[in-house]
This record gives sequence, C-alpha cells and structure tokens, in this order.
Amino acid sequence: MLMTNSWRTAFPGLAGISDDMSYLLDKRARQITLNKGALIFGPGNPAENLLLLVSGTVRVQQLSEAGREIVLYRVHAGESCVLTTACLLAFEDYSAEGIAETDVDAIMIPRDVFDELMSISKKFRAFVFEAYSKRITDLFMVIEEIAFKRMDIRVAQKLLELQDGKAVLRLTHQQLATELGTAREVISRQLKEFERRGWVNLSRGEIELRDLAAIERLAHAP
Amino acid sequence: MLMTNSWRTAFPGLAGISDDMSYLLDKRARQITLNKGALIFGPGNPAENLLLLVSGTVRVQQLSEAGREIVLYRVHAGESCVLTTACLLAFEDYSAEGIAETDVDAIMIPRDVFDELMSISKKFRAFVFEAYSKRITDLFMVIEEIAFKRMDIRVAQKLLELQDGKAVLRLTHQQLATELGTAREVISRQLKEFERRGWVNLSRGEIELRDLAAIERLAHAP
DNA sequence: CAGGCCCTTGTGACATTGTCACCGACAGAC
DNA sequence: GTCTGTCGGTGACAATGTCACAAGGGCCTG
Repeated sequence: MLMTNSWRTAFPGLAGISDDMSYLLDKRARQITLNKGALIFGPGNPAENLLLLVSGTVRVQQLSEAGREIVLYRVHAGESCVLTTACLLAFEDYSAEGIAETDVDAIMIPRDVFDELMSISKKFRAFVFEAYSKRITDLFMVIEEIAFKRMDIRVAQKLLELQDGKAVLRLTHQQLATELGTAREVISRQLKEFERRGWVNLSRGEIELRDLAAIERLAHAP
Repeated sequence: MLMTNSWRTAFPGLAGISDDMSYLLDKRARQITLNKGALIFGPGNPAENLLLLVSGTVRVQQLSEAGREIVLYRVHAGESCVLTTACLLAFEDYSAEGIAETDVDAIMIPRDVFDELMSISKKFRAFVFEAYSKRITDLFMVIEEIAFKRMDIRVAQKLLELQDGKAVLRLTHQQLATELGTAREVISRQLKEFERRGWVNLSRGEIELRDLAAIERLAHAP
C-alpha cells in the first residue's frame, strides 16, 4: 500500500485499518489548515465534518449570556473533535464553541464518509467511542471541579496544566479566569496571595513560577 | 412481521428497522426489571450492556471525595443509557453512578450486539448519536448552571422541573441539595425565603408550591 | 517627546454562597 | 410513654462573586 497520506501515522487509533477504509479516507478526506484563532464550530456556525487533528490544539469553551466563559476541554494532535459531529444532530440552543488555539492541521471527514466508516470498520467505531468517552469524562471532571473544589487549588492545578515545561506563563488574569469559569478579580487575588508566599512573580501579561513544589502541594491537596 | 417484542414501540428512534436488526434484537436482547434504588453502573461496578429504558427513570449523579453529590441528568423511558457503553472504554477514575429512581423495565443489549447493530443499521447509528448529543448538551447545561447561575434561580427551576403537575413535592432539603450540587443549609435558607414570600409552604419532607407564577418568574429571570 | 487610549492589574465594599457547630422538632420503633 | 435517627433552623464565619473605580503599562499618533 502506498502511503499517499502519511498523516495517518498520527492516529494510533486508526493503525492497521482495512483496505476499504483506507480507500475511503484517501479518496474523500481532505487535509486542511486553520489559522490560530479560527472559529471551528459555534453558535450559528455548525460544522458538517468530523475533524482529526494532525497538529495544533483546539479549545472548546462555553459562553454564558452574561458574557462569562469557561474552558471545557482541549483537543490535541492525534485526537478527534467528535462533538462537532454529535452536535449537528440533536441540539437546540447550543452555546459551546471550538477555537483553534494554535495554527492547526486537520483532516476533514465529510458526514457521509463518517457514517460509512462507522458501518464498515470496527476499529473506527472503537476509535470514535473512545474519543467520546474521553470527552465525557473530561466534562465530568469539569463539573466536579467547579462544584466541589476550592478556587486556590483549581488555580494551582491550572498553572501546572498550562505550564508546559516553561517557568514563565504568558497569559493574563482574565484568560486564567476564563479557563476556570470565574471572575478576573478572584484570580488576581489568588495570584497576589501566591506572590506573597513567594510561589510566583507577577508582571503584566505573565506569571513566573518560582516554587513549583509548593504549587504542586496545593494542587494535590484534599 | 410478528411483534414478539412490543417494547420496541416505546422507541420512536428505532421505528422501521431492518429485518437483520429485528432478528438480532429478538434473538439477543433481554428484557429485565430493576428495583427502585438499584445501582445500574458505578465505580467498581462497570456495566457490560447498552440499556434501553422501557419504563421508569434512571438518575445519573456524580460523587465527590468529600461526600457531596450532584445530579447530572436523568434517563427517561424511551431513551438509552449510552454512557454505560461509552464509559467502559476510556476511563480511569470514573466516579459517576446510575441509579434506578423508580422500578425500571429495560432492554439489555450485549456489547457485541451493540457493535453489530452499529455496523449494519444506519438508523441505529443515528439513534445512538442522538442519545449522545442529548447527554452532552445536558452536561453543558449543568456546567452553565453551576458556573453562572444564581442559586435562588436554580432552586426555582428545579422545583418546577420536579413538580410534575402536583402541587406538593415530596422531597427533603438534602435531596434538593444533591440535585443542585450544593449544601443542605443553602437550600434550607432559599426555601425559607420562598416561604416568607408566600411562594411555598414547608413541612417535614415536603414542599407545597403555592404561587407557581412567582416561582416561574424567578426561574426565568436573567 | 507629549498626549491619548486601551488593556491589564489592584483594591475596597458589599452580596452571595459554602462550611461548621449545634440545637430542637418530628416520626417511627419499642 | 421513651429512645433514636432523620430532618430542618440558625448564627458565625470563610470563601467566592460582583461592582465601582483607580492606577499604571504599552503603544500609537501627532
């Protein structure tokens, strides 16, 4: 088999697929590029395709009427953006949106091909259901955090999650507030407290992590 | 075609299914009865079947380590409990549980039959994805409510939701707190306030709704 | 460089919600 | 009747959310 489409190596869940499936993907799937900041799906902008992310990340967030936001989860390279498909089907007032957080390379699978693949490939079915399960458990975790966890702990966790090896995070208090679904003032106060304790250094638009161990201790506190 | 299994009339989403599918369902699906209070799935008790509810309702709720709970959604007659399937696949520390809220009649579809049906029937696929979408939008709504709505509004909404035509609700403050993922004292105070305004009458284990119009006004407030 | 503008952060005052401790009232078992 | 466990009420305080407003940074423009 010729590897006309090397992108598939990015998806372990699709390894060892059948010839039928391979044929369909080669023939009907399209590779696309989205610029950072592009709206992938959202209110009034329904998507008609399943997206497989080859590179980049997509942020999915919820908007409230009052203008506040909360980040629900992120889709990373090698994962699929299944909700775009699901959400075509059965919803009324759907208020979540997906945004390209970086430049994104993705594979677009049209709806009818998606359905065909679900029919012919057990492997593809497993791939899709695994993706769904992942998203749903993500949502469960978000609910648990909002409903039951203290804010200082959540801030510490989010700092670690977004840190990505670097000591300096480039993001504003408002962005952090959106991540956690709270108000900017709340974040400012928590960070100020962290600074008083010597855990971080704050400056305009960035947060320097100075005592990772302490932040981790708080993040894992009961 | 003989209607050996009249339960199927309870599922509009499965109307007009193919003979193949009909055969599989008749042969491999089992009708079961669960008593009120039965644990259908939960931590340490994974389900191996897709459930279709013929009658009764299932309550799905999340537990926190601290012992608090929140109701995520309910599955009603004619709907499927898809998450039991999804959640077999891809999760580690899964903490939600499904509980029979009434006596329940259900159809149990084994995993391999579920997979077979997904393969052969476009109709069944649509049915399943619609169920998923419904659940996911339910979860989105829960997140929106917890994160952004005032508690008095949420209490009013929940009273209306649980009312079901009757003027008297039989439930404790603690049960209402679990519905909303908050503490019992918070509910007690909100209800006392409603009582002061003449909207409800409170007595041990029950809440009498006296001014539905006022409650509805609050429930639909910004 | 000065001035203006927008974005970001800091802060106090207050409202709402969550937590803790404790008590009394009620209903069913005996 | 008493005993016992559940249910509800309440005050005090902590944590979080909301509102109003001020101060400073960075960038553009004249």
